[in-house]
Amino acid sequence: MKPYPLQVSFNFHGLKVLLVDNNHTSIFLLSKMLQSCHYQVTACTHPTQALMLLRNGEMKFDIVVTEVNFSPDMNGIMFLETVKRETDLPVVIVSAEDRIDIMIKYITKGACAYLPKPVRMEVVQLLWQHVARKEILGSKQVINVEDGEPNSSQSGENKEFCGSSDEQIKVRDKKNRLVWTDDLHQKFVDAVNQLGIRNAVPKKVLELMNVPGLRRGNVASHLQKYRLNLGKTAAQMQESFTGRDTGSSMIEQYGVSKNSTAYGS
DNA sequence: ACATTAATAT
DNA sequence: TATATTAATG
Repeated sequence: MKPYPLQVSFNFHGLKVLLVDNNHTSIFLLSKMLQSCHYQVTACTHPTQALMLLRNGEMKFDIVVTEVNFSPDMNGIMFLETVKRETDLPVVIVSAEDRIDIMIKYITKGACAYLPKPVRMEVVQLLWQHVARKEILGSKQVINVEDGEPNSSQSGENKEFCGSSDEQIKVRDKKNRLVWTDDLHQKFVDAVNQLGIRNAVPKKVLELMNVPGLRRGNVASHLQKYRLNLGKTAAQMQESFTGRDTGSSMIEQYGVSKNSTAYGS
Protein backbone atom coordinates (compact mmCIF):
# COMPACT_ATOMS: atom_id res chain seq x y z
CA MET A 1 0.00 0.00 0.00
CA LYS A 2 1.41 3.28 -1.07
CA PRO A 3 1.52 6.15 1.34
CA TYR A 4 -0.86 8.92 0.47
CA PRO A 5 0.38 12.38 -0.18
CA LEU A 6 -0.63 14.65 2.63
CA GLN A 7 -0.96 17.59 0.39
CA VAL A 8 -1.51 17.86 -3.32
CA SER A 9 -2.66 20.98 -5.00
CA PHE A 10 -5.33 20.44 -7.53
CA ASN A 11 -7.05 23.00 -9.67
CA PHE A 12 -10.31 21.74 -10.97
CA HIS A 13 -11.19 24.90 -12.73
CA GLY A 14 -10.86 24.55 -16.46
CA LEU A 15 -10.37 20.82 -16.57
CA LYS A 16 -10.73 19.78 -20.19
CA VAL A 17 -13.73 17.65 -20.83
CA LEU A 18 -14.36 15.76 -24.02
CA LEU A 19 -18.12 15.46 -24.24
CA VAL A 20 -19.68 12.92 -26.58
CA ASP A 21 -23.39 12.73 -27.21
CA ASN A 22 -25.25 12.42 -30.47
CA ASN A 23 -28.43 13.87 -29.11
CA HIS A 24 -28.42 17.58 -29.72
CA THR A 25 -30.68 18.51 -26.88
CA SER A 26 -28.81 16.36 -24.45
CA ILE A 27 -25.38 17.52 -25.53
CA PHE A 28 -26.42 21.12 -25.25
CA LEU A 29 -27.71 20.58 -21.76
CA LEU A 30 -24.67 18.69 -20.54
CA SER A 31 -22.39 21.18 -22.18
CA LYS A 32 -24.07 24.05 -20.37
CA MET A 33 -23.90 22.25 -17.07
CA LEU A 34 -20.23 21.48 -17.48
CA GLN A 35 -19.40 24.99 -18.53
CA SER A 36 -21.22 26.51 -15.62
CA CYS A 37 -19.00 24.34 -13.43
CA HIS A 38 -16.01 25.93 -15.12
CA TYR A 39 -14.98 22.95 -17.10
CA GLN A 40 -13.59 23.53 -20.55
CA VAL A 41 -15.83 21.57 -22.86
CA THR A 42 -15.20 20.14 -26.29
CA ALA A 43 -18.37 18.60 -27.63
CA CYS A 44 -18.67 15.83 -30.21
CA THR A 45 -21.81 14.43 -31.67
CA HIS A 46 -20.25 11.21 -32.83
CA PRO A 47 -17.84 8.82 -31.12
CA THR A 48 -15.62 8.48 -34.17
CA GLN A 49 -15.21 12.22 -34.10
CA ALA A 50 -14.20 11.97 -30.47
CA LEU A 51 -11.66 9.26 -31.24
CA MET A 52 -10.14 11.41 -33.92
CA LEU A 53 -9.71 14.23 -31.44
CA LEU A 54 -8.11 11.92 -28.91
CA ARG A 55 -5.82 10.39 -31.47
CA ASN A 56 -4.55 13.44 -33.25
CA GLY A 57 -3.38 14.74 -29.91
CA GLU A 58 -3.72 18.35 -30.84
CA MET A 59 -6.03 18.85 -27.92
CA LYS A 60 -5.32 17.30 -24.56
CA PHE A 61 -8.17 16.23 -22.33
CA ASP A 62 -8.48 15.40 -18.67
CA ILE A 63 -11.66 13.36 -18.80
CA VAL A 64 -14.19 11.94 -21.24
CA VAL A 65 -17.91 12.26 -20.58
CA THR A 66 -20.01 10.26 -22.96
CA GLU A 67 -23.56 9.32 -23.69
CA VAL A 68 -23.74 5.79 -24.97
CA ASN A 69 -26.84 5.74 -27.06
CA PHE A 70 -24.93 5.83 -30.31
CA SER A 71 -25.70 5.00 -33.85
CA PRO A 72 -25.32 1.35 -34.78
CA ASP A 73 -21.82 1.59 -36.21
CA MET A 74 -20.34 2.09 -32.81
CA ASN A 75 -21.96 1.28 -29.51
CA GLY A 76 -21.02 2.67 -26.14
CA ILE A 77 -19.08 -0.38 -25.06
CA MET A 78 -16.95 -0.32 -28.17
CA PHE A 79 -16.25 3.34 -27.68
CA LEU A 80 -15.35 2.84 -24.05
CA GLU A 81 -13.07 -0.06 -24.87
CA THR A 82 -11.30 1.93 -27.52
CA VAL A 83 -10.74 4.92 -25.31
CA LYS A 84 -9.49 2.75 -22.46
CA ARG A 85 -7.16 0.92 -24.78
CA GLU A 86 -5.68 4.03 -26.27
CA THR A 87 -5.58 6.46 -23.37
CA ASP A 88 -5.47 6.65 -19.60
CA LEU A 89 -8.31 9.11 -19.37
CA PRO A 90 -11.12 8.59 -16.90
CA VAL A 91 -14.36 7.89 -18.75
CA VAL A 92 -17.74 8.83 -17.33
CA ILE A 93 -20.80 7.20 -18.85
CA VAL A 94 -24.08 9.06 -19.05
CA SER A 95 -27.22 7.21 -20.03
CA ALA A 96 -30.95 7.02 -19.62
CA GLU A 97 -30.49 3.31 -19.13
CA ASP A 98 -30.38 2.55 -15.44
CA ARG A 99 -30.41 -1.24 -15.39
CA ILE A 100 -27.85 -2.48 -12.92
CA ASP A 101 -26.49 -5.18 -15.20
CA ILE A 102 -25.83 -2.63 -17.94
CA MET A 103 -24.16 -0.31 -15.48
CA ILE A 104 -21.97 -3.12 -14.18
CA LYS A 105 -20.97 -3.94 -17.71
CA TYR A 106 -19.64 -0.45 -18.27
CA ILE A 107 -17.92 -0.27 -14.92
CA THR A 108 -16.33 -3.64 -15.60
CA LYS A 109 -15.01 -2.33 -18.86
CA GLY A 110 -13.26 0.45 -17.05
CA ALA A 111 -15.70 3.34 -16.86
CA CYS A 112 -14.89 5.38 -13.78
CA ALA A 113 -18.53 6.29 -13.23
CA TYR A 114 -21.93 5.59 -14.68
CA LEU A 115 -24.47 8.36 -14.30
CA PRO A 116 -28.10 7.53 -15.06
CA LYS A 117 -30.09 10.42 -16.42
CA PRO A 118 -31.16 12.88 -15.45
CA VAL A 119 -27.74 14.07 -14.41
CA ARG A 120 -27.88 16.52 -11.61
CA MET A 121 -25.78 19.60 -11.34
CA GLU A 122 -24.24 18.55 -8.08
CA VAL A 123 -22.93 15.40 -9.75
CA VAL A 124 -21.44 17.36 -12.61
CA GLN A 125 -19.78 19.62 -10.10
CA LEU A 126 -17.92 16.68 -8.65
CA LEU A 127 -16.62 15.16 -11.84
CA TRP A 128 -13.20 16.63 -11.17
CA GLN A 129 -12.76 13.95 -8.53
CA HIS A 130 -12.18 11.34 -11.19
CA VAL A 131 -9.30 13.33 -12.57
CA ALA A 132 -7.96 14.02 -9.11
CA ARG A 133 -8.15 10.40 -8.05
CA LYS A 134 -6.12 9.26 -11.00
CA GLU A 135 -3.55 11.95 -10.52
CA ILE A 136 -3.24 11.68 -6.78
CA LEU A 137 -3.06 7.91 -6.60
CA GLY A 138 -0.64 7.80 -9.47
CA SER A 139 1.31 10.74 -8.17
CA LYS A 140 4.84 10.37 -7.09
CA GLN A 141 4.78 13.64 -5.28
CA VAL A 142 4.54 11.95 -1.97
CA ILE A 143 5.12 14.28 0.88
CA ASN A 144 7.15 13.02 3.77
CA VAL A 145 4.70 11.56 6.21
CA GLU A 146 6.99 11.39 9.20
CA ASP A 147 7.43 15.03 9.96
CA GLY A 148 4.25 16.07 8.25
CA GLU A 149 6.09 18.81 6.46
CA PRO A 150 5.61 19.30 2.78
CA ASN A 151 8.95 18.64 1.23
CA SER A 152 8.90 21.59 -1.04
CA SER A 153 12.60 22.22 -0.69
CA GLN A 154 13.31 19.83 -3.49
CA SER A 155 12.15 20.45 -7.01
CA GLY A 156 8.85 18.70 -6.36
CA GLU A 157 6.69 21.73 -6.10
CA ASN A 158 3.04 20.90 -6.30
CA LYS A 159 2.03 20.70 -9.88
CA GLU A 160 -1.13 22.33 -10.98
CA PHE A 161 -3.48 21.01 -13.53
CA CYS A 162 -4.30 22.19 -16.98
CA GLY A 163 -6.76 24.70 -15.79
CA SER A 164 -6.08 28.24 -16.67
CA SER A 165 -2.41 27.65 -17.20
CA ASP A 166 -1.17 26.30 -20.48
CA GLU A 167 0.40 23.27 -18.87
CA GLN A 168 -1.02 20.01 -20.08
CA ILE A 169 -1.50 16.90 -18.07
CA LYS A 170 0.67 14.25 -19.43
CA VAL A 171 -1.55 11.57 -20.82
CA ARG A 172 0.42 8.55 -21.67
CA ASP A 173 -0.90 7.14 -24.85
CA LYS A 174 -0.92 3.42 -24.51
CA LYS A 175 -0.31 3.07 -28.22
CA ASN A 176 2.99 4.82 -27.84
CA ARG A 177 4.72 1.96 -26.15
CA LEU A 178 7.81 1.08 -28.04
CA VAL A 179 7.71 -2.22 -29.88
CA TRP A 180 11.02 -3.94 -30.31
CA THR A 181 10.70 -5.24 -33.82
CA ASP A 182 13.28 -7.69 -35.10
CA ASP A 183 14.70 -4.85 -37.10
CA LEU A 184 15.09 -2.59 -34.10
CA HIS A 185 16.38 -5.39 -31.96
CA GLN A 186 19.03 -6.17 -34.53
CA LYS A 187 20.28 -2.62 -34.37
CA PHE A 188 20.36 -2.97 -30.64
CA VAL A 189 22.33 -6.21 -30.80
CA ASP A 190 24.77 -4.72 -33.27
CA ALA A 191 25.34 -1.76 -31.01
CA VAL A 192 25.82 -3.93 -27.96
CA ASN A 193 28.24 -6.22 -29.73
CA GLN A 194 30.15 -3.28 -31.07
CA LEU A 195 30.61 -1.96 -27.57
CA GLY A 196 31.16 -5.33 -26.03
CA ILE A 197 28.59 -6.61 -23.61
CA ARG A 198 30.47 -5.41 -20.56
CA ASN A 199 30.69 -1.85 -21.81
CA ALA A 200 27.19 -1.70 -23.13
CA VAL A 201 25.34 0.89 -21.09
CA PRO A 202 22.11 2.51 -22.19
CA LYS A 203 23.54 5.85 -23.15
CA LYS A 204 26.21 4.45 -25.42
CA VAL A 205 23.94 1.87 -26.99
CA LEU A 206 21.42 4.61 -27.67
CA GLU A 207 24.02 6.71 -29.40
CA LEU A 208 25.24 3.85 -31.55
CA MET A 209 21.77 2.80 -32.58
CA ASN A 210 21.03 6.27 -33.80
CA VAL A 211 17.28 5.82 -33.93
CA PRO A 212 15.23 9.01 -33.80
CA GLY A 213 12.80 9.11 -30.95
CA LEU A 214 14.34 6.22 -29.12
CA ARG A 215 14.99 7.13 -25.52
CA ARG A 216 17.61 6.10 -23.09
CA GLY A 217 14.96 4.52 -20.90
CA ASN A 218 13.80 2.38 -23.80
CA VAL A 219 17.27 1.06 -24.28
CA ALA A 220 17.85 0.62 -20.57
CA SER A 221 14.73 -1.44 -20.23
CA HIS A 222 15.56 -3.56 -23.23
CA LEU A 223 19.13 -4.03 -22.11
CA GLN A 224 17.92 -5.36 -18.80
CA LYS A 225 15.88 -8.02 -20.46
CA TYR A 226 18.66 -8.83 -22.87
CA ARG A 227 21.18 -9.28 -20.11
CA LEU A 228 18.73 -11.30 -18.07
CA ASN A 229 18.30 -13.73 -20.93
CA LEU A 230 22.03 -13.99 -21.44
CA GLY A 231 22.38 -14.49 -17.72
CA LYS A 232 19.95 -17.35 -17.74
CA THR A 233 21.86 -19.28 -20.33
CA ALA A 234 25.09 -18.51 -18.52
CA ALA A 235 23.59 -19.83 -15.30
CA GLN A 236 22.52 -22.97 -17.04
CA MET A 237 26.04 -23.46 -18.34
CA GLN A 238 27.35 -22.87 -14.89
CA GLU A 239 25.42 -25.85 -13.62
CA SER A 240 27.83 -28.10 -15.43
CA PHE A 241 30.73 -26.55 -13.56
CA THR A 242 31.89 -28.28 -10.39
CA GLY A 243 32.75 -25.28 -8.27
CA ARG A 244 31.26 -21.93 -7.54
CA ASP A 245 32.78 -18.95 -9.27
CA THR A 246 33.40 -15.48 -8.03
CA GLY A 247 30.78 -12.88 -8.73
CA SER A 248 32.90 -11.11 -11.26
CA SER A 249 33.17 -14.16 -13.45
CA MET A 250 29.46 -13.91 -14.05
CA ILE A 251 30.22 -10.95 -16.21
CA GLU A 252 32.64 -12.97 -18.24
CA GLN A 253 30.04 -15.58 -18.88
CA TYR A 254 27.86 -13.13 -20.69
CA GLY A 255 30.49 -13.29 -23.37
CA VAL A 256 30.50 -17.06 -23.39
CA SER A 257 26.85 -17.16 -24.22
CA LYS A 258 26.85 -14.40 -26.79
CA ASN A 259 25.71 -16.77 -29.52
CA SER A 260 22.68 -17.73 -27.50
CA THR A 261 19.43 -17.78 -29.38
CA ALA A 262 17.36 -17.49 -26.27
CA TYR A 263 16.33 -13.94 -26.99
CA GLY A 264 13.34 -13.25 -29.10
CA SER A 265 11.72 -16.61 -28.72
C1' DA B 1 23.73 16.45 -10.52
C1' DC B 2 23.80 12.43 -13.50
C1' DA B 3 23.87 7.49 -15.12
C1' DT B 4 22.99 2.90 -14.21
C1' DT B 5 20.30 -0.81 -12.84
C1' DA B 6 17.55 -3.83 -9.52
C1' DA B 7 13.05 -3.90 -8.39
C1' DT B 8 8.57 -3.07 -9.26
C1' DA B 9 4.51 -1.53 -11.83
C1' DT B 10 1.42 -1.54 -15.79
C1' DT C 1 4.66 -10.80 -21.43
C1' DA C 2 6.91 -6.77 -22.92
C1' DT C 3 7.95 -2.45 -21.80
C1' DA C 4 7.93 1.48 -18.57
C1' DT C 5 8.92 3.61 -14.38
C1' DT C 6 10.68 3.99 -9.77
C1' DA C 7 14.02 4.15 -6.51
C1' DA C 8 18.44 2.72 -4.67
C1' DT C 9 23.10 3.17 -5.61
C1' DG C 10 27.42 4.67 -7.57
